[in-house]
Amino acid sequence: MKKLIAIVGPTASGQSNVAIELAKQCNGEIISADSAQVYKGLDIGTAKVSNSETQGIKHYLIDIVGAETEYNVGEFQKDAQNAIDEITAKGKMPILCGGSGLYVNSVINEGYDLGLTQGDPKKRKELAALEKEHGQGYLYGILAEKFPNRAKKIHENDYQRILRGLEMDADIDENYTVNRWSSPYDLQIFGLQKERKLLYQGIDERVDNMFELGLIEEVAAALSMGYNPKGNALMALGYKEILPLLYGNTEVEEAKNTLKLNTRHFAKRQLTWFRRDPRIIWYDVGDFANIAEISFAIFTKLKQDKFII
RNA sequence: GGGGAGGUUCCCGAGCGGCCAAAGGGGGCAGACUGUAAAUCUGCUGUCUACGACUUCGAUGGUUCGAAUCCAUCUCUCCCCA
Repeated sequence: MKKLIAIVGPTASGQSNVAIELAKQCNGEIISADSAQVYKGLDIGTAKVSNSETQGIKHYLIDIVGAETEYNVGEFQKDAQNAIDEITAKGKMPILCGGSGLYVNSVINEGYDLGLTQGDPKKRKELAALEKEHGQGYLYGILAEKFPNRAKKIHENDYQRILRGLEMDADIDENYTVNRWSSPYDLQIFGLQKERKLLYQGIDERVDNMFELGLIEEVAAALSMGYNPKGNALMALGYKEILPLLYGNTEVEEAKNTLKLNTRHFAKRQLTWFRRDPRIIWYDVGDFANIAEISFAIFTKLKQDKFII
């Protein structure tokens, strides 16, 4: 069984840097599990680690696609599995690090069978048109009729999942894994936590910093690179809040505050996502003097467990 | 100094005699999550010894069976005229 270390946590909890420190200590390489960092040109808003920050540690799955691509979990799952194989083959330790919960789970968990049906934008559009034509709730009705089991699990207002449910045109419930928390890897998973107040404070600071680094210019540049203002990439935090600014529909301060707020909400969702995974060993950032100490604590734990020698 | 508008639960904001612990929104908290996931969606949100009780709608005093809603005084805020 291949070994895999995962480091997860909400944005601005310092996971990227902890992962780098850890990689240095245990001869590792990092696989980013981040749905937005895969896009080229989106650097500031996604808080990508800079070249100097990586300290020579190789990072996978950052900057792998451009404006023409709509990336998604399915591709990520494959790409990440390949990266793990590649790193392992080199005799190094793969470290999966990031805050996109679904992305993380798709590689970390057994039987995450995404393969049944691919995403189908055309079909989604057709379905959306139907809903418009027949009124709200129409699609849910169809879903309930065709796949009652699946419909039971989806709230009638969760439009996106309803679309997905119908798009698949298959009752995938039967294919769900029974044991959700078993892994195809010899897995060690660590979570970074922060007192809520400090977490939010950190987010505010990070957002201020993004604006100073030129976030607005970056979004404008992304548009000229061909990124679709309505596409997945620019729907990400840090981009969708800036777009109205570029169109003159809001003020800088307002956009900044919106981004801070949305990021706090996002961090909360991340916490909710990861909290339910009983395998995660949590570290409170506030208990440590710096990043290096956290990674050392993790390193020590891994040694104790004989996960690394 | 004169005239007008108004002070509602963490915030904004409805309510204008009983159906009001008080609409709605925001925020906060909690949750869901299997190819859009930095997305999408849900629940809770005065206190308590909790199918009942208690304290809230600027303050005090009144009218009334009953007030956030009516009256009086006070107080604060905003706008207009001087």
